[in-house]
Amino acid sequence: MGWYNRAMETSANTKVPDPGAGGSPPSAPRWLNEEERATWFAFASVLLRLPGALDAQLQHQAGISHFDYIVMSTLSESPGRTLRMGSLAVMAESGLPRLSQVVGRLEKRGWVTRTADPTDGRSTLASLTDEGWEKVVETAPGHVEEVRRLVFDPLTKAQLKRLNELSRRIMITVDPEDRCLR
Amino acid sequence: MGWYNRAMETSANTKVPDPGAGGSPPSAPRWLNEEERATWFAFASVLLRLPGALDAQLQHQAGISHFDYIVMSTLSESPGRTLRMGSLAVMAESGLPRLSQVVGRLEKRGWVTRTADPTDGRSTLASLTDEGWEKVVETAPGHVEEVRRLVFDPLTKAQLKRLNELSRRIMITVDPEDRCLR
DNA sequence: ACCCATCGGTTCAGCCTTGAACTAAAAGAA
DNA sequence: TTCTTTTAGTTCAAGGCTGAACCGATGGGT
Repeated sequence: MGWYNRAMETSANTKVPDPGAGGSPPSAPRWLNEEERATWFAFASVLLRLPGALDAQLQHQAGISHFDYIVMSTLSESPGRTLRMGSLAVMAESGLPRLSQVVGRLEKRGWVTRTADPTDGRSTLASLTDEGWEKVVETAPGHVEEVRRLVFDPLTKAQLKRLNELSRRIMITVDPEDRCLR
Repeated sequence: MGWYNRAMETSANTKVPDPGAGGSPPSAPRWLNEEERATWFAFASVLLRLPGALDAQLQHQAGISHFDYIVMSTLSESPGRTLRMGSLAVMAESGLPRLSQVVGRLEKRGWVTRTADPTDGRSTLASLTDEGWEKVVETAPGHVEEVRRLVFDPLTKAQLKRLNELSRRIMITVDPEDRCLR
C-alpha cells in the first residue's frame, strides 16, 4: 500500500493520472519499488524527528536552539571570532532574514555584537563576545554527546563511512551551488 | 577546527570545560574524530536542507506543504479513508495540536472532513473527501518524482540499502517507542 | 560628477508551530 | 450512583520562519 509505489492502483476508486494534467511530470511517473519505499519512510522519519531531538537537548540544557548553536560555534571558529552576515548565512545554511533575527536575539542576550564593516559600509560584521565564547564552551560537550548518542553510537564504523558519502551525494543534488567549505 | 573534535583546544583563549558545571555530561566529553566530524557536517546539511526542498516542490506545484501531503496520503491509504486523529498523529509523526490545526485547514479547503466517533464520544474521525483523494492523485506523481530525483537517483543500489538500515538504526535511538508500522 | 542598477542587510506582515490551558467524554474508585 | 482521574482533542498566546518590501552603500556607465 502506498502513494509511492502505486499499489494504490488496485485500490478502491482507482483512477490514475496518466497524462499529467496538473502536475509537472510530462511522462508516466516512475514509482518507487518496495525497497525504495521502505527506505524512504525510514529516512523520512529521521528527517522529521532527528532535528527536533537535537533542538530539545540544547533547549533543555542550554536554553538555545540548534540554529543558535550553529551560529555561535561557527563564529567561534572564525578568525577574530568574526564573520560578515552574508558568509555566516551561507555557512549556517540559512537565509539572511532569519539570520538577522537570530543574531538580533543573540545580541540582546549579550553573546554576539554587530558592527559596521569599515571596508564596506553595506556589510555588517557579527562577532562573538567573551560571554558568547563561554556559552559555546559550556554547551559543546553536552551537544556533542547527544550527536554521538543519536547518530554515531547506533552506527558501525562502516555505516558511518556510508553515511558520509551518501549525504554528500544527496547534497550535491539538493544544492549544486553550495560551497562545501565546511 | 571545530567544536566537535576539540581542535579548538589549541585555539585562542583555550579554556576547556572539564567538570561539566552547566551541562549534562558527567565525565570528559567524547569528542568526534575527524571522520565523524566530516560525516556530521554533511549529514547535518541534509537534515537542514532536504525538508525545505521537498516542501518547495509541493508548495509550488500543488500549493500544499509536505506535512499536508503526508496527512492526506496517510488517510488515502487507510480503510475507509478514515482515521482517528490520534492514530493519524502517530503515523504523521506530529503532535495533536499541530495535526488539529492542519486538519482544520484541509477541512476548510474541502479535502478532509471531521466527524465524531460513534463508538467513543471523545474521539474525532478524520476522513478524506473525494476532492481530497483527487488532490492526492494529481499531486503524488510530481512528489514521487522529486523524492526520486533528490534522494534515490544520486544513490547507488548498495547505498540505498545502507540508507535504509542506517535510518532504522538511528530511529530506534531517537524514538524507541515508535511503532514502526509504516 | 551624476545616475542607475546592484548588493548587503534589515524590517514587516502573514503563516505555522509549540506548549499550556481548557473542554468534554469515558473509565475507575468508593 | 457519584466523585475522581485519565483520555482525546481543541483552542489560545507567544514566538519563529518565509517572502516581499525597503533602505543605505557601492560600483559601473556616460
